[in-house]
Amino acid sequence: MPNSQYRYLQRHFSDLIRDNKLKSGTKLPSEREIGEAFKVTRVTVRQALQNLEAEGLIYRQNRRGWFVTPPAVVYDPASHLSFNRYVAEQGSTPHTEKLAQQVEPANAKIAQLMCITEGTPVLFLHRRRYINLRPILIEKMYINLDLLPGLENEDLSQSLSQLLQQKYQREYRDMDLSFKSTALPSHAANDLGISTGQAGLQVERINYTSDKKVLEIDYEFWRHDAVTINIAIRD
Amino acid sequence: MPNSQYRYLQRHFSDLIRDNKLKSGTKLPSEREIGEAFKVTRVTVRQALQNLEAEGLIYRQNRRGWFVTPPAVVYDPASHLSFNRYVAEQGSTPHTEKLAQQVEPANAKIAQLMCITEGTPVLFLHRRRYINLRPILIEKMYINLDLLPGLENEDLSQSLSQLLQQKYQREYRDMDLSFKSTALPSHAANDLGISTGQAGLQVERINYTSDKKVLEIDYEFWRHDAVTINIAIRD
DNA sequence: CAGTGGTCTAGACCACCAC
DNA sequence: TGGTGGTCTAGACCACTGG
Repeated sequence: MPNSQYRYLQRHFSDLIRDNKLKSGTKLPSEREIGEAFKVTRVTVRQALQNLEAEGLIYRQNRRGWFVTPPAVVYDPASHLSFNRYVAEQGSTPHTEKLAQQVEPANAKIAQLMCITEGTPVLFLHRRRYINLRPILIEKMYINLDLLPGLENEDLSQSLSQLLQQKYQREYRDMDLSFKSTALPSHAANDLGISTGQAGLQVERINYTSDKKVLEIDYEFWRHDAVTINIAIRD
Repeated sequence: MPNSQYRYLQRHFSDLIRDNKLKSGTKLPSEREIGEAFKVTRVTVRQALQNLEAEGLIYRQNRRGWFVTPPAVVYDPASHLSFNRYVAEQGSTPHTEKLAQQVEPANAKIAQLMCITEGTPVLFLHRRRYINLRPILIEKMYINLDLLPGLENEDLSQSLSQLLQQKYQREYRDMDLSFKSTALPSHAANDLGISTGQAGLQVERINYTSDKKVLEIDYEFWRHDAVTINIAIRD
């Protein structure tokens, strides 16, 4: 039953990648070339490629081709290290790009979570993060300006955790986390330059101060193939 | 650009489901019927259905058809509640089925994680868990028999956390968690009765006793559309 | 048994990318 | 401009499900 042609193809490339005969970042031959080589139609080739994409072994760049996925980064949201530190420690190069920034009135949901009155100004921050020049994460954050006055005038493409520590003597401490494995919403897929409907990992995070006030609410949209989440629970 | 026919179909069903005009568990019309109704081929219909599946709105049963996905369960691995309690508290009916059970010598990896010598007997347990009769989770667990002698003679389709508490006066405490959003490996997909290559959430968990010994190592394979993970981090 | 989804063929046109 | 992936047609046969 699992002896279809696309499974054969899938296995073929999966073996090549695992044996490192196709290295991270390499471009695969075009769908038509693969089809000719294996005497199957493009439909069949694409079925195999899409499954490999779901496994996280390859990914596509819109109309440019298919590429071998680089290793995933290990991310521990509960550690107090910044994204930049993580990625660097794992031997890759991080980069952060600010896409938008705006002081805006808190909507009902944010206000309720932050325990502030609706309409209080909060800082909205929209960033894209890269590993080795590959965009892998979209962040949309709502930051409590009552606790961090003047933050909107800082350079917000740098590490927020460092900024909080150095300028405000604040640290990330308690947090509520939520994870969901699902297709990325179209806004996030567009920002990442991938086609809508691709699998992703959505993370919601509420950061609290040591006196239990809400510092920041994050919505993160990760490429599913770019991250493994690790958390240590210690009572 | 996002105005293709399959996106139109996708939107159509997505709206029906969100407006609850197609209720949880309902079977969709057959692919051929949908194709006729919208004057498109089955290829196009399937593209739309596969995207809806990636979004977690619908799921398939092998050669039986497409169905509207029921709401996801919220799961907190760090809470000390059992799976059964969770699911019941969220208004659904849990069920656990033991697929295999075996006392076997620890392999190198398990032995290292458990800090025992390779070949020491450990209890391997393989279970399938259901919500409202829908299989949503495969567990493969390795349990430290040094800490839980005689466990292999208990009924292992019941809640392990209750068993540990009542018979051994042990509780789950510290744990290391790892999450990865990726296609389910074929063994898990088969056990869940879904086609290989479907998206899923893989969880690895190492449970420690209060004196920091490894009680149990779990590998969990969830349907991606069946669960949202929530965790509270408190320093 | 009829009907379903699973797999596959052999084409086609389009939008976009790199050269 | 030639080649890429993205979308789509109009069929086909198969394996399996359900009555």
